[in-house]
Amino acid sequence: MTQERDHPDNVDGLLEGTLSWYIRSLDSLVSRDLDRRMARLPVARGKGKITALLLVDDHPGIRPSAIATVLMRDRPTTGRIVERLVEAGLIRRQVAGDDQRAQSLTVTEQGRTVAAQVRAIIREQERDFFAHIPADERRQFHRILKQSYHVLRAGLT
Amino acid sequence: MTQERDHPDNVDGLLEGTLSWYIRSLDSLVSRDLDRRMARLPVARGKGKITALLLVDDHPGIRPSAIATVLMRDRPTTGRIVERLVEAGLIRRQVAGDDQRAQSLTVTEQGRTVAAQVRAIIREQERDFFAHIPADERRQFHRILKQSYHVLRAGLT
DNA sequence: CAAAAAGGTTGTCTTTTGCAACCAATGCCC
DNA sequence: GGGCATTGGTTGCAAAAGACAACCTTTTTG
Repeated sequence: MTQERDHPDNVDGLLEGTLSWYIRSLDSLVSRDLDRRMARLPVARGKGKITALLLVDDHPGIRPSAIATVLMRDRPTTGRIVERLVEAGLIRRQVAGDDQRAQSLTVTEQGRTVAAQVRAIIREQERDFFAHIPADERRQFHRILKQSYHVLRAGLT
Repeated sequence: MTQERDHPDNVDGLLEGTLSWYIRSLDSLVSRDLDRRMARLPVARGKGKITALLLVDDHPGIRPSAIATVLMRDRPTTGRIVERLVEAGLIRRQVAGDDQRAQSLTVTEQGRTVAAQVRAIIREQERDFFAHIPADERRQFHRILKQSYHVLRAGLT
């Protein structure tokens, strides 16, 4: 049987059908779509920027190093993300009151507005993307994802 | 309650607790771990390389453009991945018999060996990483991932 | 009080990826 | 059959992300 001529639709079961492969592919699909949806916003082209903005919005006074931990990026990288958010006028950077070397990040008015838009888009995407999954399965899917994340994160040490 | 001072452990439920966020983070964790495990192999540092090698191994005679489709990368990018695999002596690149402009890729002996090792590592990772999920849940998790992948891929058009 | 550690910044380098342009072969269609 | 669009691959930028090392400042520790 010579089924190799066109591209393999039947990737499943062969070997790429591993959890890690699907996770990777799904991430790619989700990220591209999100980029497209965010195109008009001043946080476009930013995997890190989006998360950082939302984190600052949710945790006023958060420090860059904390963001770095969540993003799993090093400090220089995170610092540059913060830098761009400040330049874009979305967040404010002040010296932390209790620690002169640290910074306290807060959203600006515009930042709050954009954050709200970002959230809306994310929820919209979530609705569109996973509409095909029944509610109860989606809940379980979410639960397993969350749990895996925490278990694996913890395992890093 | 002012739980903002140190870094947010309780990311869940706040806002990053979206499917897309967990998928992204999980991908990051899985990829890093895989890189670490593959470090000794000649396909290290390659998200694309690994998949490409396995595809060639599974589909002897496959063409680069078919690999590009699976990888969701453009042809130049894929071409370079193939190039590196050829340089590494893992795959062979010949002119396709039925189409003079196309290429027919096959694994070398070494390629077959490495592919087997890669598969072993992937299965090992899968075992380690998702050991905390009960078998039946894991099966469902897998199913939903697979289904989502196909639905979203199809939606690209 | 000295040394170590923590928070950020700057500089640099590598890797990855995409886009545009190009060549060669194939297919279409009149 | 001959011209024209298409397909498969390659090459050449160019941009972006990310990592690592080195550095300065402040805080903590012993």
